[in-house]
Amino acid sequence: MTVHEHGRYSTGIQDLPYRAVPDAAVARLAVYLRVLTSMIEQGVTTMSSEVLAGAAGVNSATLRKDLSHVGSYGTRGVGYDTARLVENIERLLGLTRHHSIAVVGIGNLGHALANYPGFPDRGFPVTALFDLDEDLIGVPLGGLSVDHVDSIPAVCAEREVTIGVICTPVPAAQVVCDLLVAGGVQCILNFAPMVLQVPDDVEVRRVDLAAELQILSFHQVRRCGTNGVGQVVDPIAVSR
Amino acid sequence: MTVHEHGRYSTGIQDLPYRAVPDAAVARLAVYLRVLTSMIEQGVTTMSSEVLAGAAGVNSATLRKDLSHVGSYGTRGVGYDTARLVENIERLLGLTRHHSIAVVGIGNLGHALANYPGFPDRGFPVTALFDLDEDLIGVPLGGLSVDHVDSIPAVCAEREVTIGVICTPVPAAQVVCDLLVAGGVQCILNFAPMVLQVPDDVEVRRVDLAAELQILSFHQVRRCGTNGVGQVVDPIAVSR
DNA sequence: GCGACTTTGTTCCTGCGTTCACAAGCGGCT
DNA sequence: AGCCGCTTGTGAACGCAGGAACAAAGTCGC
Repeated sequence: MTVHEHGRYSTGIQDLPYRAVPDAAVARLAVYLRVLTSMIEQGVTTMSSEVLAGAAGVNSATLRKDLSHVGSYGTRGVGYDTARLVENIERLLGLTRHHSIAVVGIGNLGHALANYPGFPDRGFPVTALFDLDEDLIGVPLGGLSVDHVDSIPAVCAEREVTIGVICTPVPAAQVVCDLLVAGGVQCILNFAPMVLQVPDDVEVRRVDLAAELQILSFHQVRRCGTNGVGQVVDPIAVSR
Repeated sequence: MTVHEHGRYSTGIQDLPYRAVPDAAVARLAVYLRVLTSMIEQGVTTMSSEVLAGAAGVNSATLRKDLSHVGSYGTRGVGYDTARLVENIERLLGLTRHHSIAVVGIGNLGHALANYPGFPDRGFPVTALFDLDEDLIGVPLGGLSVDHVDSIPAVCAEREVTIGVICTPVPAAQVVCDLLVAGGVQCILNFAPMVLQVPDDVEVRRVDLAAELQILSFHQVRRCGTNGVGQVVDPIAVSR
């Protein structure tokens, strides 16, 4: 592999040597991984960038560029060895280790996520559950029992939880977040519709389900040219 | 991760004024809306771009530019009138109408989403539920009863469903998607970890929960400089 | 073994989105 | 009434991501 030219991020004292892989590419790599494992199950051992790109819904040039960040694991004239590619994408994404997950807030959504097979299947075993509700404490759920949120720091540290999933209502989310951070958790997936304040060394990804719908709503209105009550939108009239 | 699978802007008669609002801005507007309504509940009537940007976790210049797409509803030297801003963002996003939702696949996740209060609270009432399982058909759930997937086209058309939420396993997702499209649904929120094939006039947003974790995992590895088993990550990637 | 074909990996370029910076505008204060 | 300070809205620059095109490289057929 030729040396990439993306090194130069002298953003201060501690040059961050990482940063070579764009965030958007990382997100797509997770998709490729999914498609590839699915293909391997069907016995596919080799794929061209064109085919894989089609299955993943991206441009083939984009795909090749993304994969170039992983390394040169393709064979010209043939394509990519699916098994080897999966292996190397997993290594880049840090999936060689199983990251254990804690789910906080065992309501409808938390319950569903605690049982979501896609997590353990992808190497993310759920190893801790927390809630505030006394009635839930101790209740067994998928081989685990629910602990009180107060024990988050201790339990997370003990079980080496690396990812916390917050499914609490908004008012509790920041408190829970602080507890997770106290327990050494540096990755948080936040389903509560609010922006969490965290230290610089903690990363939060927010999944805002209602916002997703609002975005869909916007595009729908755009497509139809109506505001949904049969009335044509006049953008100029609207803005004054 | 939310993947925007198609940004098609069909060549309509009135495509001149549209396309002004970037996709990324629309996504952020939904966040601003959330912060604003929360602030209004606390009695805040006026906010500066600086404060609002801080609460939403974005740059203030970005925020002002986003809001400029909505219209000029700020007062220089003062800030934005929160109520008026909410009103106008909602209008831009097409939220003046309540879009009704159908949830397909009443497993753990589908069950949780069917009961998710954030949907109706934000003007997205759930008006139809579907599953394949005979044991679930007719079961009442939050004021609705579960219908068979075969009836998707008829029921969606009748109840004017505008958004379909797919929570089925992967093998069923494409079939369900086709049924939704047949029922006139043009917006789909897909929780099944696969890429759906749809006509150009249908928009799909994908929420891939496991991919979110993989992205977190990647950044975690980057931060620590180890792959989680105490071993330094590939020095080539590190050195550039 | 050699040529032609296929596909990768990379380079260049274009376009978009974000950020900076500043002029215009509005309210408050004297 | 006029000035001052604060905040918006926007024009310009910058940086990054995505797409087209191409050269290198490896395979398959003959």
